[in-house]
Amino acid sequence: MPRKIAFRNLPLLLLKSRESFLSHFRPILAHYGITEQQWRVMRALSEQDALEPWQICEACQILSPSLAGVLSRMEDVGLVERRRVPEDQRRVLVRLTAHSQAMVEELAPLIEAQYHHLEAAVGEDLLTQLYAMLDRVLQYESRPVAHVPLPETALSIGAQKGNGRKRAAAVRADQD
Amino acid sequence: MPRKIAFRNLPLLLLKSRESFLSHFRPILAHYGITEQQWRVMRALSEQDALEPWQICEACQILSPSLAGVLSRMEDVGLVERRRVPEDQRRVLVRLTAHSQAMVEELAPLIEAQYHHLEAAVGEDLLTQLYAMLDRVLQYESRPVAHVPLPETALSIGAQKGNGRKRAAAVRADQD
DNA sequence: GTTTAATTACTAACATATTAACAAGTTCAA
DNA sequence: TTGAACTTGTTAATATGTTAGTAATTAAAC
Repeated sequence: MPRKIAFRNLPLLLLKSRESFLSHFRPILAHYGITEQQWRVMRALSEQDALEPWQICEACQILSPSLAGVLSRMEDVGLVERRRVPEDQRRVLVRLTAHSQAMVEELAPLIEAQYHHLEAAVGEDLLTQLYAMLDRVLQYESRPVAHVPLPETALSIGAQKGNGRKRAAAVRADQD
Repeated sequence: MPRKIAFRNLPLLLLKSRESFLSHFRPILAHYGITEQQWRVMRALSEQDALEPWQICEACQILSPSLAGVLSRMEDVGLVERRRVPEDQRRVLVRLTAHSQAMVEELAPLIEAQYHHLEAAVGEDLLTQLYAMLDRVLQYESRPVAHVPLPETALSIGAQKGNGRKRAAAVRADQD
């Protein structure tokens, strides 16, 4: 059983750290009825006037298919407007509406205040060092990383003998 | 327009860092036909023999409603088995199947090898310092953090004048 | 000992993540 | 110039994230 992997799960630790911070901001966004992804887009657009979808994808770490839905819903509730670029009909320009700009104006001070509360709780130096560390990590993103060779005969799922494929919605009682 | 927030988006930076690492492991998991969440669960169970759902939630940073689906699908393909605890019919015990145990045995060395490749690329010291930093962050999770007061008269979405609510699937051409 | 509260896992409804595939627009070379 | 290759955004299908609420079970209060 104790097949212990020599390295602690780094993506999981990053996820937990992220959630640890995000939990303090989520109530603010919920109060305004916007999701975390929508806020990421609003924040990016609030600093740039207009952006193309692929730029938002890069800035907000949202994949293109996800962003399509996010922008669609944001347009539905009047948070952004999309407009095709006349010179290149493939491209699109996204910008905030007047309403969402006002919303950012009201939200931004709350976000900043919450950051100050965080600083007070964990220490300003910790946040500073964390920012610096993440910058170092992201700086190395361009560096090539070798990838392990993947064996041909993988024990992939679906390579089993008795494949019942029954829907296991809830747990049955013990007696079977 | 330049409503610049005084703090860089920390959850976003953590998300990007996480993705930066995860992108090197995703191909391995995809080769075995398992998702990242499934691997998190498998890894946790591989070290504990059996766990209750709430323990998996905590260990893997997965919310209970998400885990219900994850476990259900994993049970469908024979990766885990669930069994009610006779003494307390509310509780459930989850454990790996023999097949998924063998899968972990085959996968674990690949994961470790990939971590070594990462070390070689970004430097062992960077990873060490990153682990230490994340530990510090997570250590502060128990500390109380003040929360900003939320104004009553929020500019929440839905508080607009003309609420067309039309479905904005794709971007219309420029002429309207 | 019965009513109430707390636990645990779950379903429902919606938003997002992920991979694959596609459609329209543009570029470029034969 | 036309047709293959590329670019950009999108839809489709499935898995997961998030919030709210529920059902079954157990513990606690009276």
